[in-house]
Amino acid sequence: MPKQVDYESRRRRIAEAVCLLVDEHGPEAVTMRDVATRAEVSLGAVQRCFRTKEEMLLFAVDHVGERITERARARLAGSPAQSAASALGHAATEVALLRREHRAEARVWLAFVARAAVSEPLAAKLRTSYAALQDLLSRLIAEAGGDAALTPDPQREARSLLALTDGLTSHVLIGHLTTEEAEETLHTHLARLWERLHTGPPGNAD
Amino acid sequence: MPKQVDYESRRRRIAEAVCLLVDEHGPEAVTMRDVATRAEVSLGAVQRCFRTKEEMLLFAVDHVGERITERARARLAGSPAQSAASALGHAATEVALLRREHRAEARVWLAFVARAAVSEPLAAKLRTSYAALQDLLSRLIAEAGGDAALTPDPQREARSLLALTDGLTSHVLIGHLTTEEAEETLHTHLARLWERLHTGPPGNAD
DNA sequence: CCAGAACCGATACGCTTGTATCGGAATAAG
DNA sequence: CTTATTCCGATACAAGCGTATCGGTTCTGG
Repeated sequence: MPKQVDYESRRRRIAEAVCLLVDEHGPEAVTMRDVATRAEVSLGAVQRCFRTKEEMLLFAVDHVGERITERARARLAGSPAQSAASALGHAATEVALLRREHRAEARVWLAFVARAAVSEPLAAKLRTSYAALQDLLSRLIAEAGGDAALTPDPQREARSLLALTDGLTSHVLIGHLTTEEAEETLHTHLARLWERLHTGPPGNAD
Repeated sequence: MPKQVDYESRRRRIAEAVCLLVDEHGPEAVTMRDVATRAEVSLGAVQRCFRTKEEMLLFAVDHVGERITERARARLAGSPAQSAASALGHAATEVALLRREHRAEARVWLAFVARAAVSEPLAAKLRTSYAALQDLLSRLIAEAGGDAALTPDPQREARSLLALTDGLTSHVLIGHLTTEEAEETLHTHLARLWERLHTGPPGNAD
């Protein structure tokens, strides 16, 4: 038998290249040849990993989806003892992809979201990621609201929070908001949510 | 001299065709030939209206930008006597493009936003539209909060509201939320804003 | 009526794209 | 060492793209 290769790791490497290119020029400018060059493999190698371009893009999209969700989860596990409030704040900030080093990921995500509006297979992948994120936020909110069920529907709060972060992210990307404005808006929203979770008038901050 | 044509109206007609196609298959699938067919003109006619494809897309984007902003404004002017609260609600709902008949416009808008993340000229056009919308919302909020300056910074509230509507719109488009869920989330957000406007800002948390 | 200008649709062209194909290099088994 | 198999990179190919060009048509001004 011939030389053996690890297809799985190669797929991931190619997915990374796809993300770099999407970040730079948008998904419509991604060609198989450019991907091959960027991943430092031959065009043939890319073709052997993915039967078609669509397949490659689909793989790439849940590659980044997993990465984002995973990072948000890791952010929580990394500091377990902290208050639920700051945990929620950190998770939301992570999801919003506001930090400059995640700007690229944000662009990739937005590009795929837009494309998903006209591509059902892509939309399905994204729904999975969104469901995971919303679930994560929802659990955090429920946890933060004390063990009592007095909290105002964590699911709804999570929906609102997730939509806000997505909106803020895209507004930063096109330059309508600065990173600071977006962070401040997100922070304000969280503070009010926190306030609402603690029905008492005295605001005890974290 | 030869036959005269109204270039301006033709440009608009072509822009409409562009929107139809973007709605159906996304902007990367828009070709000059398809646009010509859809607009029921010849390819040559399209070329004579717009020197290049980029120019055509840019024209299309602020065509829809104007249409959305205009509709929001019209919604206000159309019912002037109503309370500021419902005016704000109507305007926000209009901006969110949640109604089914505006689904197409929403898809077009999202597609252009994504593209703007990697195209500065496009981003500039969109910033103009967003600035107009945010200004509109901001004025409405200020108005709704009574004449006093006790309202909690209309600009910030408008930012938050606009980001939320954008996020909700895209979540509906990819099927993560239903129209009803999005409407309810928006309504809740507005209700809380309204509440805050009347009780006065308790603890400004930021 | 007749020039001449402005517009029309069709066609041509060069280029890039996704995908298919193919001879050869590399490696494990005999 | 030979042989068979698996992977490699290069090249081939048809289709579709944006754009340029060009003769014909239609209308205005004299």
